[in-house]
Amino acid sequence: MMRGKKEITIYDIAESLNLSSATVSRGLKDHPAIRKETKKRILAKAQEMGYRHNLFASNLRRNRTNTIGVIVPRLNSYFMSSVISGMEKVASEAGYNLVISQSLESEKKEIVNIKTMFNSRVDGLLVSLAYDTEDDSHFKMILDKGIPLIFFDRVFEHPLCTSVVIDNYAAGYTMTQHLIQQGCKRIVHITANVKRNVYAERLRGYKQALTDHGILYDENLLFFNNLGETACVEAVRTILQMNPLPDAIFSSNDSSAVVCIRELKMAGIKIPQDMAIAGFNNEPVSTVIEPNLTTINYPGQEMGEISASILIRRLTKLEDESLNRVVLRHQLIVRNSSLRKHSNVINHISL
Amino acid sequence: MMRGKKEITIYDIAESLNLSSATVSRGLKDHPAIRKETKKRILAKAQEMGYRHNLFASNLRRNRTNTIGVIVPRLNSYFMSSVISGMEKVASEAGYNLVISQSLESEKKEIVNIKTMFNSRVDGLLVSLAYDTEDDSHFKMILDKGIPLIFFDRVFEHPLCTSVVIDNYAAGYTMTQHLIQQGCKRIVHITANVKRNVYAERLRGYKQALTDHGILYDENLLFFNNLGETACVEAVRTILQMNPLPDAIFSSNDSSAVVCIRELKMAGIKIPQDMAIAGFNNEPVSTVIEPNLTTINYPGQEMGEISASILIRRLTKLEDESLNRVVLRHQLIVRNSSLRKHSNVINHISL
DNA sequence: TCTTATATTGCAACCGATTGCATTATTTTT
DNA sequence: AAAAATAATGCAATCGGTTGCAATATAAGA
Repeated sequence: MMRGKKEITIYDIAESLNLSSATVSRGLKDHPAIRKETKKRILAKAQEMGYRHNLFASNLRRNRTNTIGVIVPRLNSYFMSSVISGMEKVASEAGYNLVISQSLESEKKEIVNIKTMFNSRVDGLLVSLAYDTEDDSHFKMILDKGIPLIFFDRVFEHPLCTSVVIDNYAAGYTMTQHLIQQGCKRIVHITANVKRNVYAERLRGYKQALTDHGILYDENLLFFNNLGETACVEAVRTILQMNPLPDAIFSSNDSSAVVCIRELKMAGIKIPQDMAIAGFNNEPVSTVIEPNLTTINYPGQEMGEISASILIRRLTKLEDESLNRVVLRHQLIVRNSSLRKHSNVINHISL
Repeated sequence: MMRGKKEITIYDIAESLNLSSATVSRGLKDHPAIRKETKKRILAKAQEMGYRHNLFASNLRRNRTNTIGVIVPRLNSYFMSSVISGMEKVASEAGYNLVISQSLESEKKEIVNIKTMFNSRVDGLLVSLAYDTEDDSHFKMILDKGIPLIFFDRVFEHPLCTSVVIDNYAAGYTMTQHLIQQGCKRIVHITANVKRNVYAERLRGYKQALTDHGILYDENLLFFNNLGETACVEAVRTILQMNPLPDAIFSSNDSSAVVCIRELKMAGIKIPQDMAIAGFNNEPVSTVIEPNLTTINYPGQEMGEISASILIRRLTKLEDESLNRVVLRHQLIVRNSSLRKHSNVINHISL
């Protein structure tokens, strides 16, 4: 039975080679002051004895973990998974590990996650806020301890934190403008908690585009919900009872837009002729739904890579504390769900 | 400037309360031998001084991490995200943390991940294999050290490991039988690396169902690929040149089935009249595609919960080493992509 | 009041790697 | 060959909780 064998330590190696633990420690990490020949012996013996590095002892002594905490609302989107891939790539190249957890859109869970990360002494944090997070008090302890904190996508603006985002205002503006150029005049906007920058900004862009094109902004065309299935079914029901009927829906993510399309089609509404639909995020489902969904492409992988590398640069004291905000490119992707005038396409990218 | 303040330790608390570090340590974790009143003072002081528990010191001393490693192929599916939620729920209730990483379907990455987990001393591991993992040699070091290892979904059968799976054979059989009962006789099966149990078993079920219903098994109707978009487009192209045309496709996951539907529709094939389509996993996209996709429902959340709780039971020495295999329920979900005979439905669940 | 039992708290040795500084080999220089 | 410089290695304290056992305090029983 091999299970539960005693762990081999550097002391065991040291003893069996007649060296000191210090030499073994240095040898194992390729310290320049150790003779090449000695290193080789140490490595060989370590291998032979089945030594494994003890991160706790090491972390305890060095007082750092080489671990980055990541807190996201959910993992189950193509977008988030891309973000995480990007982070993992950059982090592992720099010798950092990732600890990932989901807040499941709940502030309470987010707080618990933060505490856990805090206690497990992550060197830095990458956070995208939960849907219902009200304030940033739970981040205070993080910042007070001087732990670098980077927000991405759903962010708090904070003087000590860098935010990595897209220009949601511009995206909201562009999308609304596109719908207007397709001849739409009564454009519904379905969005979520405007405490979240992403929604607030898109909404601001929506309003401004209306104004700039001489369309009166109508509060009744605004829906605030959690973008879940039930809520969107409900919203569509309300929309269908409007008179006159709206001629477009701009929803703040793809899955909600997909629900709208489904419900509208079931009600006999033709898309995009009767109603144009637009989403946000360019999830794979947007090319599955019929008609294919017009949306905004979001650079997930890149967002992950950039967030992680900014954090790591902070950690390695190449300090760019000044860096307060990084804005990534986004793209309007016009597909059939909004295409009413083939002449008028601003920017058609097929993906 | 508050940043980088010195960390408060139990010694600091002890000193300021005129107690021993032992008492503080016990007080902080609610040890019964400490007076209530004393505990209160300790907690209050800890709070006041901004103490945070040092997991490294603790782990180092106790020689366990209360951390469970999770390695999955990818995070970006509804299924996997449900699995992880389930695991997180059970784990956090039992006081364990999760360290999650993706192999991105590559054995090489899987090996690296295993090594990282190994070195970070996870107490146990939950693994679903990568697409191209050839052998289980990289798990040897884990098992040799007596670290409990649970496989879920994509598993290796191993005497020391518990597997948590569904009955893929039965599912493959049921699905094929369903297609046969819909009048299909030339049923294509698109699947992936049969080194993975899930694919091998489904294939076995497919073959057996054919045999049992007196249909000759035809090798040409079998496609092995990575279930990616390109590969499936390719497969459909080949299928379309067959004469006679197959009358059904049973693909081993939903996203590949969705690609097939799209391509077939583009080629003017009517679904399900000309060709019935079935997928696997019951991803949300299966209710978006038109026609809605017949599929097998897979209990993701439950699989996660069960895997985690089995692992934790092992860790807490309620040892059920005997437990070698847990099989969860699955369900055939019949939707329009395969529904050619409305009279003949075995099991129709609308979700 | 004096024992005996029970409740609280303290002592001190861990856990395993790291690292500044001292010490001992080895080379190089003079 | 002796001195000086450089290369290798060792010493020992340190990181911060944890825990078996001993010691002290308080309460209950005789």
